[in-house]
Amino acid sequence: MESFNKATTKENTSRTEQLIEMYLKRLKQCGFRMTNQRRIIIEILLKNLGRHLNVKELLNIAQKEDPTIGIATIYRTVDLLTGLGLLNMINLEEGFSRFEVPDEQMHFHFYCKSCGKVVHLPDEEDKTKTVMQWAQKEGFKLLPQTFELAGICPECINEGVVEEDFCHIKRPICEKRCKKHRRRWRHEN
Amino acid sequence: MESFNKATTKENTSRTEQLIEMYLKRLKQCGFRMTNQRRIIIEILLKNLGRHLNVKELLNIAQKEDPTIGIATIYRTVDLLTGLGLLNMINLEEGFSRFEVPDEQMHFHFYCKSCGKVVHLPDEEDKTKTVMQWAQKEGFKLLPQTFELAGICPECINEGVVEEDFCHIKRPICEKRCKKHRRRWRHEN
DNA sequence: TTAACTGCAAAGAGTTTGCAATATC
DNA sequence: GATATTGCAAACTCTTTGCAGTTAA
Repeated sequence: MESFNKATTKENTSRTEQLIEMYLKRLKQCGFRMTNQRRIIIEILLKNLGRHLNVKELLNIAQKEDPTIGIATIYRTVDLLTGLGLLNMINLEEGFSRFEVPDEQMHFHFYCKSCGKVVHLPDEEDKTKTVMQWAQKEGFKLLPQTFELAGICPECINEGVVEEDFCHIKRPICEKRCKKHRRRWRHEN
Repeated sequence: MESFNKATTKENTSRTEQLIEMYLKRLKQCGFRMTNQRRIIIEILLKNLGRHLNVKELLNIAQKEDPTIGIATIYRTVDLLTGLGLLNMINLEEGFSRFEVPDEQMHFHFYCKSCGKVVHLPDEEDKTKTVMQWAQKEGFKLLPQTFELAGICPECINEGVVEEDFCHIKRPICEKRCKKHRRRWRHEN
């Protein structure tokens, strides 16, 4: 319970509570039942707005509140919320999905391949307009989604990480190194 | 052999051959061995520039030339080529990866969630510049990559497909429908 | 009360890997 | 001849599903 309050400062608490209420109400409106498991998962998601949690992280946190909760419920709940447009699925080519509460229409994430951090780019409304224009010009209709830009963050650049570290392998020996790197971001347990 | 020549018009053949040579040479330069399997896979990739093949498709086509080729070899080869920067991995949230030969630095794909088609947006150089500026402004260094914009294509819009068809589910009964939809793009066999 | 929901365990799908056999340099 | 590479099968990871028991409305 402590652990997922970190991202919530005092002044944000009431806003968070409002959002939670809104989410629960929306579920009910749509004809779904309000179960304890769903409440727990929604609370975790809304109290960790800055983070991009994956299923195992959600499970670990949720089990602190209800140790009997199963991973299938996590999958079914994020599926449900995603289907209702209350959650965005994010893919960083890690071999699994992450999830984020959408607070505007679209998001632009920068994902550091070196340290794994994910940050939001600013001016997401402008960027959204730009991307929508790209699509409209060809007659396409964009669906709400997030965009992931992969690269190296300023901190890692400072530490001397360079593009070549990311698998522009030159010798057989490097093949193993690169594979190991690819797996670095896998779930831990 | 016939099947993967479709995308190659006559005037492109010599260019394709050149590219194949270039790829094989690059492998050798980097200290990797030139095996028959690798040659077959590289030829398939370069003779299907317009398509975005996945591992099973690669395997099926490759086995027409050498029925003994295994799926592990496909995985190891696309890993190798991706690591060398000779191939781009593409993720369309289908549950598996697709691959594309990079002909410039970055790509902008539009992926129709209704019919599954993938097309390239025009003016990729301009769009690349735009996206690089977004990153540079925050001090990030972008790595070469592709961007996937998901939506509905003009043809499907004409056929009456609308945004709501994509899982803004309203009732419990819809949950199953949406799940079925999500699985629609899985591998066939 | 009844239908939606859950947990469990098993199944599925994609991907990786250990190893003996093979092919390349 | 040394060793990088392959095919196979098994293992692994993430995700979905069938079902019996539980719970919300």
